[in-house]
Amino acid sequence: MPTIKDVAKLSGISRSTVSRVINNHPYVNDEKRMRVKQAMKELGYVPNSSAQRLRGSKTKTIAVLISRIVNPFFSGLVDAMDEVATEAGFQLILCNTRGSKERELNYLDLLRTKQVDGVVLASIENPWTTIQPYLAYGPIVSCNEYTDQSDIPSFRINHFQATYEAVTHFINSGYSNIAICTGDETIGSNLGVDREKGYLKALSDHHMTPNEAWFFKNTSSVLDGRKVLERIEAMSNRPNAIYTGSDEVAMGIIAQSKQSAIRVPSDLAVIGFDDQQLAGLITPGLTTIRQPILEMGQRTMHHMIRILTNQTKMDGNTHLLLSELIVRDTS
Amino acid sequence: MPTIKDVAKLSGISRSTVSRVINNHPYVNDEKRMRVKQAMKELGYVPNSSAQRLRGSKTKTIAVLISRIVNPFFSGLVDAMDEVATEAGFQLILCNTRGSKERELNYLDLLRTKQVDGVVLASIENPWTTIQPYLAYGPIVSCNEYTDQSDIPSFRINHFQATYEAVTHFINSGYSNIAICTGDETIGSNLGVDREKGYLKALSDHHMTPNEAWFFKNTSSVLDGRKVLERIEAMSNRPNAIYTGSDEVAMGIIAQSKQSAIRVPSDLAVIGFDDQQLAGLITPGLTTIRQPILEMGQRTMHHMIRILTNQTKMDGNTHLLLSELIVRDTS
DNA sequence: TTGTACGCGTTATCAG
DNA sequence: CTGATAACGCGTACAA
Repeated sequence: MPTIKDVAKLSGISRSTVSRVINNHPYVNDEKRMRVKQAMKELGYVPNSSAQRLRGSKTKTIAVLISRIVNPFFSGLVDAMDEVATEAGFQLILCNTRGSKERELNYLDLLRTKQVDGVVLASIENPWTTIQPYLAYGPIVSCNEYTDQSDIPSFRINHFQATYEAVTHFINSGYSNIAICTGDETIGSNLGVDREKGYLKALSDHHMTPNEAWFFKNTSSVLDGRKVLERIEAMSNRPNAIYTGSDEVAMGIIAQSKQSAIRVPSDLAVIGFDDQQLAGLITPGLTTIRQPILEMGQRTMHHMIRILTNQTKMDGNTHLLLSELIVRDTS
Repeated sequence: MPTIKDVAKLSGISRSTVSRVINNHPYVNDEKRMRVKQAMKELGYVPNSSAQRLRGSKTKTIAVLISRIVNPFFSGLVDAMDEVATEAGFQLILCNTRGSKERELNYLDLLRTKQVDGVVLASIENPWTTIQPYLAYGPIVSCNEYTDQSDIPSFRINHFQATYEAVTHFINSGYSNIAICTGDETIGSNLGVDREKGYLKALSDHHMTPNEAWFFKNTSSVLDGRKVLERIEAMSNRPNAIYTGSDEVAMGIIAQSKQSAIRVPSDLAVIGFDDQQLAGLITPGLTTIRQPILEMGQRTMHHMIRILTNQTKMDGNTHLLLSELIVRDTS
């Protein structure tokens, strides 16, 4: 590989000036600039990014932490972020934590070891007290997830309100026995808590009391959904509506219902979460809560880049985006 | 940030020995090793990767080129690769080419500028003659896609054969008027060509002749599928089976059929491609060709890492994996 | 077994 | 406007 030295030699001009040409500095004689460019082309010169990083301590790289890329919610988010980052000349390192605290910390170490300029947290596994110290090494922005004590920018919808609206929709549609599925309990996350509160508030606002037997915990996959339906089938006192908090779980319930006596939505109404593509494709069409994934990803990455380019500073602001209840056939 | 110098100073030991400890060299006095480790812990020292890269010209980073991360096929592939790479201590840079030749070349430049040690091509936009020169800068391995002239390792299924089997399945099931959808025509890709050949071979082997009107080109999305069904509906001479080459297109066809007089599968049998999760969830269940995505991703990344760690050398071998026709209700 | 000294490729500083 | 030089942090030949 040719280096800046080779270019200097070939063009008969000093390294410094070559460097200036590379970085588009003013105050370079036009004729020399030409000679340098010519030499660069001739040698197929390209700056060594490791050296640039070492020298300038900027990597033009951002780490995006998600729990699992195969989840359409996350891949959509990453897609949106990638577009904005690429546009601004940044690279993305994919950090699949797979729900592991340890992996999350390993990825946060990318910030400490100067391998990335910033970190976007789209999932959070560790308690904030564990993550907070990493702020000393660079900016961290969160998206979707958040924690109470956090002092970082955050972009997300209001899960409490979204759930409240969904459950209220059930109630207004005449359903009175409403069950809820909650996802995996994660230490660092508040989303599940918010949703549960929204559910309970909607019930109490309409003078209903929750039924402990209708709380299905740790449900997040299609298979979990299938199991939920089986458990409901075995009950004597069955719910007639269920807030699943996940399109996958909702799909599992619907798929399983076709092998059972329970009919969706006549015996059991269902509301999912995310409005994944399949929600509108299946029969019956799945009523679900749509998150503005594209906007969330774009705005998060945009904000991160503004921080990295010193156009704005870190703060603890929460940026709330709007969710939308998409009513189809299952409710 | 503390450097190796600080560790040396604190422990009263030379930089070289500290470096030896970091890199687990033999010939280091146990007592000193301890002292160094102690000092590292005390200072929270962590090696600066940019310096390591500059010095050693290894980045421990691999670029994965795909066309779009939101495609479940690609996110599954990336997930599998990520697992293997992480395990081996490598990072993945996500390269969403979005079907752009220019972006693909920009990403290949990561290899030239020493920002990554190797490149995995899971999608190919440019002709091989354009890509080939990059081999001078580091190893390139392909996965799923391939090109005739290529001299790089490749992991994929046999698309000709998979299609041949699917179409033969149609024929053996009594369908005689078989249509085909082909994806976006990409310059660097042979998959579409292979599939079309498989389709034609299956027909001719059973003394059938293709009908030009039943070739639906450039179809790759759910929406494209919907349009295909509309076009079929408008035909006087309709096919009674269709090979879609894509679960998305198949889903579009099925969804649209519910708003038309055409019934799936009685009026129109459908076969998809990939066996995405939704294929088994919808009604009717989608017959589709399953690719071993997990295995493909794992083996590709495993091979790349073996090359990067000098356990094996670059070659032009093709590693064929087995696909499987999953017969459900639509055929 | 340990330390000295050099170089990896860039860029910023400073003197001219 | 330009060039010499130092410095970024690390690894390793070489000498001891």
